[in-house]
Amino acid sequence: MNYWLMKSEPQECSVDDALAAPGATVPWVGVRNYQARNFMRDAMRVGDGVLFYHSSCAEPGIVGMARVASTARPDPTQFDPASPYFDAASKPDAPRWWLVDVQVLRKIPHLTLPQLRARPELAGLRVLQKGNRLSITPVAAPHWQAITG
DNA sequence: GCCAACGTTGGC
DNA sequence: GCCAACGTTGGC
Repeated sequence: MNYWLMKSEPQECSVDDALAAPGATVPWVGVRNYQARNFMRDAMRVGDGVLFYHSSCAEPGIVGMARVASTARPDPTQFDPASPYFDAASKPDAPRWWLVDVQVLRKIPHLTLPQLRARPELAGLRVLQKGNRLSITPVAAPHWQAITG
């Protein structure tokens, strides 16, 4: 069992939006970074733990616990010319971008970046490191334990 | 809106 | 394969 932190812009899909979806489950569309894609396509397993993170908003931070709810499949938005995530260079017989379903299990009290940074045991958390831009990052088991109790 | 950090592109 | 230019992310 592995653990992950996954960023979502609440403007696009907040933890409440995900909770309101059928089965509290949403397809993680729109990842257009190869490292993040590889995590979903190659490393994630159904049941892996997910920290649901709000980014690019007034108070970035961890807002919920979730789980990986499917194996990887091609992200359909890459083939949709009307989608902002459309990728003309990706062909259906060789999809470039993949996604997994993410199921929100519960919200947690909002853990803001200053709150996370105040905890020395979380110093190694990728999302706290300078210059971090990756929208999906692995979370070490001790960090997961420290955050989720 | 600024800007640091990082990823991608493309000429050579 | 190098690397400069450019685009994007995302906190502040």
